[in-house]
Amino acid sequence: MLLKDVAQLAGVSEMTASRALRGAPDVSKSTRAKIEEIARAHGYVPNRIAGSLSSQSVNLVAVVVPSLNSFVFPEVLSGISSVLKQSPLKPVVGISGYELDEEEEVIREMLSWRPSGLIVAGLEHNDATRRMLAQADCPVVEVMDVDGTPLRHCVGISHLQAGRDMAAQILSHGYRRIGFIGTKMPQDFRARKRFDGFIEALTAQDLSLVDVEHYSGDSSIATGRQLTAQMLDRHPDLECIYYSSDVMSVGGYMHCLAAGLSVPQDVALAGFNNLQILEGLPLELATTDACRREIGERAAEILLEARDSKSELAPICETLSPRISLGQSL
Amino acid sequence: MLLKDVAQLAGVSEMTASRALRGAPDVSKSTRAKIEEIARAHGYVPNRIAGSLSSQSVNLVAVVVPSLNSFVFPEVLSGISSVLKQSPLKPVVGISGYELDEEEEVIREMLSWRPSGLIVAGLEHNDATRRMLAQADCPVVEVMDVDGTPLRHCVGISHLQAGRDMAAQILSHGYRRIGFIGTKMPQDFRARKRFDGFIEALTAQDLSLVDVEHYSGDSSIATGRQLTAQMLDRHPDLECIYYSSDVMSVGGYMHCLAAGLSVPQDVALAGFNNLQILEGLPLELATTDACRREIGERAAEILLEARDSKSELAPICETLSPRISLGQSL
DNA sequence: ATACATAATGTTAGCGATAACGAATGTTCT
DNA sequence: AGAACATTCGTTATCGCTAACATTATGTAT
Repeated sequence: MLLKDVAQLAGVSEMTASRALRGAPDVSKSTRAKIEEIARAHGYVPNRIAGSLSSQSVNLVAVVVPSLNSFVFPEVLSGISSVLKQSPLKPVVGISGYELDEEEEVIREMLSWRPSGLIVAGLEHNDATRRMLAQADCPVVEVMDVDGTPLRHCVGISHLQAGRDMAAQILSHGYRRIGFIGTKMPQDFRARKRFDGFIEALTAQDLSLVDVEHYSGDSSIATGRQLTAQMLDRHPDLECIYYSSDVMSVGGYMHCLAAGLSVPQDVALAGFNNLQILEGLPLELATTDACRREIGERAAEILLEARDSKSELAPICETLSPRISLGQSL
Repeated sequence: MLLKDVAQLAGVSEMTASRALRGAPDVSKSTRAKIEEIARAHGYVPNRIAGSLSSQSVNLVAVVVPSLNSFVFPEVLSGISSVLKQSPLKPVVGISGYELDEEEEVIREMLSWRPSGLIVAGLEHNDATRRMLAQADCPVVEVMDVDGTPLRHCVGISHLQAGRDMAAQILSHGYRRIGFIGTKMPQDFRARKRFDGFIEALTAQDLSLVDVEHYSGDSSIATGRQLTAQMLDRHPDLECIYYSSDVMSVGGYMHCLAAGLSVPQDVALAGFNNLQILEGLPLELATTDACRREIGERAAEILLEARDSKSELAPICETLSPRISLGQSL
């Protein structure tokens, strides 16, 4: 069923039908009602491909994130959605799988649909991607991270600083024999920055990590538990472990529960992200809130501002302040 | 930058440039190379809106799920993606928020982009949605659930049977004083079916639930813990609790850990879905594997079959067999 | 060299909607 | 009444690309 058919059935021109169905002005109450009724009765679904080509506007916002399994991006998305809900824009998600070339492909695919805006996680992209984003005729917001050079708009936290801050907390609690468990670095730039900041703060105190473990693949409680067991096996006198994710620190805590170790007496634990799975555990684990929802909200707000302002929006770079929760595990 | 510009720079017609960039045949090696080079150098991104309108084909598959927070749908998605990867089709996700009217709106939006296929979670839809899906000019696969009347294609498990089966397991272990904790029913039809099946099996043994708790909103470990605490407070002699989700049963287990209750001696626990968060816990919790990944894979395969077969594909309804893991919590 | 298949390119006409403008009504005011 | 205006609807011309067909090079057999 085409617009033409609806128009014919209603005895009006295509243009009038189009106006009526889009809620555009210049249509009388009665004809509008008739057209809507006919469209509804026949289950007419407008062809947005034709509509968008004609109007040169697409009410979609591309959101490119590395993964949906990691528990972290759904909340960013939810922030984005909640803000976009006050506009006709709708988010569309693409998954880059923590790989820059995959990211390039996904972004190219999304841009080929000429979205009204694009939100992408991270500041690191390959050259082709950077060029595409610079040339894109829609506002682009890089999110999650501010340690680097944004293309234009940017909302996030400093992961470098987050690493430093957690190190400071750990050191101030007197821990000295410290281990780190995190993802393989080429995969996750933000985890690397936290790692770097963490190391930096230790080095400033003439300390270094007693043990480091880098895993590849998705983070999981099981992996966290297993790697923690191995690390404590290698270094029974370890005092504290810093994880690149809460999922992993929960795994570490599960190992402690299973092995009868008490936290933080036998070993202290700290994670990152302040994921929902931390709530409800017998012990509150130390973590850093990554402001995920707020990041999503601000990014969406920037897109809306860019949409409203007729002139090009001046670059906005917003650095949010992550909050550390000490919990009871330090 | 338009296709026209690329063609001009390459000194060929638009058509030749189009063919070259799409990898279509009938272009000489040399001109193809030149065109590709020019497009790359200038960062040309094809306008798929125009392309799709012209070719009357969109290489997208709409996937409509209730939520991404619930830990359950990312795995379905991942199954879908892995199968679609061998084709030019790409999944696009829409969130219905466990609400039928929201679902209608999301599906209408997705269909307005004329996707090559649509995968939707659940068999329950409002009338308008049902009509749209029936009229859609693309194959539609309803997933997760087979208890009901599919519109055409369908892949899932019987949640009714899953409820019955878990009840049988629980009863066979000798538990008689049983409680249930699950989502508010209007929200989640599949949870209701498991509940109904569970009750049915109990009734067949002249048993009834000692206590029931229905919560609204997202499932979480914290909610599971809290409701478990309340229920055990009301009924200290409860022997077993069946949860509508593993997230909740983990919460229940966390309460037991915190309260010093031993599982299953003091109270037995069983959940549903076989979520990843079950792995790595000190105790393996009983659950039913919902075949999420497999469901996604099969749904995508059906779409590919429909794509390949020139004639309309005969209705396929695939019932997968969920596997119960007893773990150590029963 | 002529005829004929094959490869490589160009031309024309849409795809289904909407922007922009124009025309036909009805209303209000002087 | 007639100008001035608002309301409602229609006509025309794209939007950027591709299907289908037309056309021109290139080679091959006779």
